[in-house]
Amino acid sequence: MTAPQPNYLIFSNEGVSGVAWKNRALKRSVIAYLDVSDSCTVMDISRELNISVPKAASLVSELVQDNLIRDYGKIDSTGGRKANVYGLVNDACYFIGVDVKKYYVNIGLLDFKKHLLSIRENVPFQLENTPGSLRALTDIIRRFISDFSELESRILGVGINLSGRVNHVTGYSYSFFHFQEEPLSRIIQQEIGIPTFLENDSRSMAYGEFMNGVVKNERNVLFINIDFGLGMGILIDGNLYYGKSGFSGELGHIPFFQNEKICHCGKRGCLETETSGIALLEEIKERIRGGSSSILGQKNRDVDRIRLEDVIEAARKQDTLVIEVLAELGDKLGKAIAILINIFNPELVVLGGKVSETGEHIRLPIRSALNKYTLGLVNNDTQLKLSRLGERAGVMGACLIARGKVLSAAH
Amino acid sequence: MTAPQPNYLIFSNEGVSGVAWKNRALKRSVIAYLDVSDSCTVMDISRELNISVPKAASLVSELVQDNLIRDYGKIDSTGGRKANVYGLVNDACYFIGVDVKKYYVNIGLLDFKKHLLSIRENVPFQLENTPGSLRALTDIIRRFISDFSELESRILGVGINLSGRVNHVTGYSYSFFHFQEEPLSRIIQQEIGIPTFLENDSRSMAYGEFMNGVVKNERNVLFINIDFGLGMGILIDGNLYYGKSGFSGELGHIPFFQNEKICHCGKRGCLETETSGIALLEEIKERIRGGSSSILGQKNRDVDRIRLEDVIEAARKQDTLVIEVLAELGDKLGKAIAILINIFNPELVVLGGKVSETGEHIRLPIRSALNKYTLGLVNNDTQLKLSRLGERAGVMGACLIARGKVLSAAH
DNA sequence: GATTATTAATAAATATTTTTAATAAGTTTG
DNA sequence: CAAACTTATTAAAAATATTTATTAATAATC
Repeated sequence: MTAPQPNYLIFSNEGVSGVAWKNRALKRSVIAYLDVSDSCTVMDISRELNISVPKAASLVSELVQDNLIRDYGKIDSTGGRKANVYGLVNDACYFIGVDVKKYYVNIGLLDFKKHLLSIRENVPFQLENTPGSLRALTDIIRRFISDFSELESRILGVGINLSGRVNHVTGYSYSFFHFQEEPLSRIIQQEIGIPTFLENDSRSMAYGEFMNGVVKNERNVLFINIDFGLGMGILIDGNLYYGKSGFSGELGHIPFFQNEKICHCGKRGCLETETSGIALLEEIKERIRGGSSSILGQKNRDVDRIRLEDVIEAARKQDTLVIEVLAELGDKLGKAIAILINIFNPELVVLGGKVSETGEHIRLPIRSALNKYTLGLVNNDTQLKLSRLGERAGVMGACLIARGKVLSAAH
Repeated sequence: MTAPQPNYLIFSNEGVSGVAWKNRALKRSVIAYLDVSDSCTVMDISRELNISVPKAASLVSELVQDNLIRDYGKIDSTGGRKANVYGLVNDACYFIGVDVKKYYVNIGLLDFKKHLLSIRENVPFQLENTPGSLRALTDIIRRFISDFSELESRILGVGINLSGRVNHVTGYSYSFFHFQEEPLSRIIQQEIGIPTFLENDSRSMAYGEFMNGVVKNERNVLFINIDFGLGMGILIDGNLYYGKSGFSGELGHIPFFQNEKICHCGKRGCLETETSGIALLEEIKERIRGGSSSILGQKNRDVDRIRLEDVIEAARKQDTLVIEVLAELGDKLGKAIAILINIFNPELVVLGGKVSETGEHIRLPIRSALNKYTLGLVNNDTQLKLSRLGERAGVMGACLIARGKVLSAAH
């Protein structure tokens, strides 16, 4: 006997109205509630959704029938008859997340209970603005899906992270693969046959870290993505903030310095020109050429071939030059984050992206800059933490964004 | 025969559950819908709230009985039988807004349909951190209420704006009147006998401008309050953004300059030290002392006694010195707003506060700074407008915040 | 260890809501 | 200008949800 197939209809409102519509909405609310509370009783649902106990019981029994939730036994007593607790069925459905980087792709599979079941990292790929590159990407995704053919019918969504400007509602990407009328998300969806959602990489990482990372109960969170460039994801009251066209969080290109460095965006004095992975790498190279001693200078005779990964590695090995440059970078970035804290009064700022893998070497200079540049009352509200998911935040976020869109029936 | 008294019970959830609770929630939804759509038919409500037509009809008829909404006749034909349209009853209830400034108070009365029925401006008052000052404030409010004694039972809320740090949830003010254990809002509420809500002045003005001012359909809006100090109100998806403790929008104290001016907050280089009413006034005085010619220098022999109002007035009279200083101020402030635009990607930035009364003299320099410092794609999304309500934004916002809190039953 | 108190789940009765159908009041068209 | 078509409102029937009462299960108490 095979397991019953879950009833995915509740994740759509098509062709229903009246009582059927309400029931679907209620069922989605139950699942949304289980999403944050992990497990609950019939009475919890009745209280939370303001419906009667019999109604809650009937919803629960239908959801069990639908194979979306399951009876997980009795709850620890509360002083009377023990209640049955219900939770999501982990293999009810799956979601795929694709984190597209410049030279490789990370891709993973998430189950209904938000566990990352499988992840494939560093799949070779060249991100270029060409149809060929796009085809290579869809091939990678298709190949990954084909490894889980027995689950394929239960993969309900694919989330894809792209750097640059992305409009998650329309599905357009403006920085990459923008060579057709149709939105990119629809093109890819046609290729792979699964509903597809696009997201900006920093926002996606922020969401991953929020839903399944270092964030606990904080609802207003800034995620600073210090990678090759500098990006930011903003969580407001637990939701990603997009702005008018989905271009929010362009931290890298705020006018911040009086310097003469021309940013690749065309402007001058962008924050990114001095506080990003590229800026870090260039500064290190510059100083090594200028004669500063570093384990990087010794190993690699050809300074030009030092990569950002090498710099991160050197920081881990306590290389004095890298630590020194990171301290300077951290002070500048800290001043920028001080601005953000004054504006957002967030509960938490998370440092993510490649450069954040240097850990306390980057966190501490930022922390002390915050003390220097923000008001006590506001600063005391704000924690500064390192990403917990690290490189995996992207895949996790992409999966979770797809999951969130499908489950909220908002597409 | 007197008009029936409205049924205010729907604005509270006390002591109700089950079907009564749901009905109150639905009725509040109907009113919330009428709040934005101004008028609607039974069918509109049925569609909007996903309830059946008979149910919508029964809610409407009860709300009419409650004297909260009224039948406003037939709608223009849509090709069949004409529908009855319903709208709010303007005199169903009232709200008071109090805008507390340093040397005076503005106070006004708003009706259910968001019309400012009465406003009393420039009521003399000294904002000091003393019990006496607080008593003077409650006296002003009480006196204002007593002028509307016939409406008193229908005044459902009082909103009060204070500058500085205010927590709207707890009702604590940290910058003023912070000399007792109890939250300030409760103290005042006990004095005047009407539910009272506290808000930060810039946020309140932002809300006023959003609900009843220059904002049309934009949902992500920044309101820049250029007064003596520099504040900001943030609207995200149509809601005020507060941050963790309600300290968001501290634009005045972001670290922005390399200058040596010590801000009253104790830090150095705050944006406010060069781009606020006080900074403007000081700069003008400085230049007049240095020999710059201006109608201000001619009229007032005693440079020290020039007030900000005089400077604004001079700008209106096309005084070259003031216009020049405003242009410089606008360039700096524009650079700061460019940062905000990169971060928020808002649909609209509204300039308010005293200095904004100089109109295009301040708007244009900011506009051109935005073109200089932001990316085209992001900048094109954002409109820059002058406040429509001007000085009245504060009172309007305070009224509307009280109204919003009461109507949403969230207190 | 039986009794009492407490909480959960279920069943029956009641109330409410939705559906479906019918009627009313318009517009458009031949 | 009447017939056909729309749309709104009301009425009656059917479906659904809530209330209330009952039963079940467990913990605390005596």
